[in-house]
Amino acid sequence: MSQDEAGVDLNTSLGYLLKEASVALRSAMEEVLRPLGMTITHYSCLELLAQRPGLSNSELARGTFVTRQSMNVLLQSLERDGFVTRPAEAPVGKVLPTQLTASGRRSLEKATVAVRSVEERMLSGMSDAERAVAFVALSSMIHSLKDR
Amino acid sequence: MSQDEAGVDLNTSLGYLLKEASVALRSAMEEVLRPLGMTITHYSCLELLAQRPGLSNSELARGTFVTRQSMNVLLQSLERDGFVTRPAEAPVGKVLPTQLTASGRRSLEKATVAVRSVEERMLSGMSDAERAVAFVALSSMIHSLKDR
DNA sequence: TGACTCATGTCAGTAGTATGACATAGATTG
DNA sequence: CAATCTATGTCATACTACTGACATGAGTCA
Repeated sequence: MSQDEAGVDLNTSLGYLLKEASVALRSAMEEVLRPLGMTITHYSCLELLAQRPGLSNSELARGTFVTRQSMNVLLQSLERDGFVTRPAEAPVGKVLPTQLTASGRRSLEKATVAVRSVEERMLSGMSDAERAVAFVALSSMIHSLKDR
Repeated sequence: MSQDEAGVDLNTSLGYLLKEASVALRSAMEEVLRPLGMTITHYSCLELLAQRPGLSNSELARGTFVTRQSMNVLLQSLERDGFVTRPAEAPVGKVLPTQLTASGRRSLEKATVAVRSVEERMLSGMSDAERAVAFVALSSMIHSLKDR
């Protein structure tokens, strides 16, 4: 198979494997979200708002791993399409708290089912113990990388 | 900390963690490659060519997780800048085997040092055993996701 | 209080990558 | 052998997210 043909460095590189895994996950998610007319960031934004209503543009950006400029563009389209609402002017400062509309919540429900099935497929074949160590390992990598 | 504040669903989602880790790795790599005038795909392409000379456009695309169209654009610029060479016409079929030039090899050397330091930082704080289980876990996720 | 720093929302421009489409070479199959 | 399928290289186009930049509000501190 291709794994035997590939150079050893590639196979021993956790960075390469991490990239491969994230690409595989992204592809799988795009595949199930595309029929619903959603991108991953689009879905992530709605999901985040469902769990933590009232989040601001910048907070949503951080939670979905995009810049606040990108999230701003997305929020404008979501607002135009009636999935979220923001007050015309900020209650305090410049921060505009965002809320899901009923339409946004309905749209999210379908997407959540689709995404959950992808995640379940990803984790199939892993025991609870294996999932736990994967969690710890990923957390460690994240912490080491972000720590400056 | 933010981990305590965040919703439980987020923290228990390995998919979310996987995305966070890959974003952290990508940012860290972009940070060290930018001063060298390289993107991640740019570096990955050179690295792959160093390990497996003569790879075609499509093979490089698969190895770096982009489409063959994107890789084609990149290869044209790499060829224009003298980092790689391709024969004017295909020895067999339509496949054009690509080779690193001396200039490309020199350029790659600096990048390799920078990227290796990032990977080492990512793995700092993980034992060999932890790295091994992370390897197995990621491999399992990849296999499950790609398996259709 | 006034100067400074930081975070936010937003606009404009750019870069990287993807999708769609086409022609062509090799492999497969009847 | 002819027809079909698969893979490749490439062009044109579109989209997603980024960087740069600006004005403004809030906290900090001398």
